[in-house]
Amino acid sequence: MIDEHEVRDRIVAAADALYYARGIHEVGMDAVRAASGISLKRIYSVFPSKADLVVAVLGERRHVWDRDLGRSLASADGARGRLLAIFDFLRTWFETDDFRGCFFINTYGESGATSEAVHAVVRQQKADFQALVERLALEAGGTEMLGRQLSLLAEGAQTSAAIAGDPSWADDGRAAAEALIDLAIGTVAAPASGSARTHA
Amino acid sequence: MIDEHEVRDRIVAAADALYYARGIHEVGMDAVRAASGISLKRIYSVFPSKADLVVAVLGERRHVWDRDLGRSLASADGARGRLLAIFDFLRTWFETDDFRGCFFINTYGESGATSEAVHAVVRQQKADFQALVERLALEAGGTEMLGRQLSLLAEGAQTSAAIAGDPSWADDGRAAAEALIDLAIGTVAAPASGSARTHA
DNA sequence: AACCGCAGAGAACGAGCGTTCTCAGATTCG
DNA sequence: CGAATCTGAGAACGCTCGTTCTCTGCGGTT
Repeated sequence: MIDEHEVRDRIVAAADALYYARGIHEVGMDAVRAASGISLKRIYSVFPSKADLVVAVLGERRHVWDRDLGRSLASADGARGRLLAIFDFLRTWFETDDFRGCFFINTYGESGATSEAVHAVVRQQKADFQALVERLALEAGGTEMLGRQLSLLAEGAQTSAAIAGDPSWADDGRAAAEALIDLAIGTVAAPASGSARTHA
Repeated sequence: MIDEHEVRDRIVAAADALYYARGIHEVGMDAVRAASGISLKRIYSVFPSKADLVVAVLGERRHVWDRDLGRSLASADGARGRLLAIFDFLRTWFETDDFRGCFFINTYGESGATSEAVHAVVRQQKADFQALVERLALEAGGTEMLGRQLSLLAEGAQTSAAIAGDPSWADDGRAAAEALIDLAIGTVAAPASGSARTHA
């Protein structure tokens, strides 16, 4: 167990599971030590502080999210299919036993206000996801705004499913996405409301 | 300052502001004491524990949300107008200086996992909002599903606007809502006389 | 005036946290 | 073989927090 890389992975994996299940501030470094089997001294030699470990966990979550979502998108046909596959991906995620909402959103609620480093990672993850959806929306023949609208649906589905404990919110998101996509790319005649904005 | 009721209000108001700005676990009882000007002894005579205070703050947030949203809806015309007014309401809220997302969602991320009482209040608030939107959707001539879809947009707008620090997500939500509503109730060419269902 | 009771201010307490230190045992190298 | 170095386990430290306790002084009643 001298392998620096594996030690790091085990610490992050243990912390990730604990943080996601209980919330970051509810999990002490000693719990990470117990779950990972790595001594405190070694943990601190890899991550100088808990904040560094938190950032590493967020990074790992990002990586896993990108990889898993990417796989789901890769097995879908066409840009429209990939957009809808996002919601299928969410649905299967929501159905997992330990689903407790989006780790990034939860972490923002917990420490976004006080830790700028954490807030930055969360903001970046959300921005990247939105950019991905916008790109797919353009590929599907829609506008950037369509992408933003679909992002909202995906975001809302995550918090709604988490709080209500009901995975079916992914289906509502999917249905709404389908309607918006078809409306935008002209499968259905669109009411030309366009930029009518009564606000401000 | 013997008025039990005013004392309670001042404690809750001080705690609410601090909790929302910094997160609950970042705010100690002593900070609530300093901000409210009420002694610790008195605070504990009204709220036997911090958890009780947290629940009271959540209740007050709920009350304020219901009242303010209700006012916005009351000044809108028709069910369709009231549905869209939700997003105008969100937009003005997002623009306030101290906006830091939905207190309920943030609180869920922070203590929903460990405190069942907190989780219950959060779940109830979201369920009630969803029920309201569903009711409006039915009044507008749409389905329950339309209501659920619009809920997702509102929910997503709150987290997206908070994390990105960008109030304009409310506008994307509004535009998507408009499209979904019109698609659902088929007003593409229908005149305003379609209000066979009247409710003034 | 004398007593009683209560309220305010904040010190005190026990627990838990992040972080550091100690120490015993293993390992390595001359 | 022996000495120097490293490592793991966990005790220890300093701090903060939620909660309780103590002490001091004021107000009301007779």
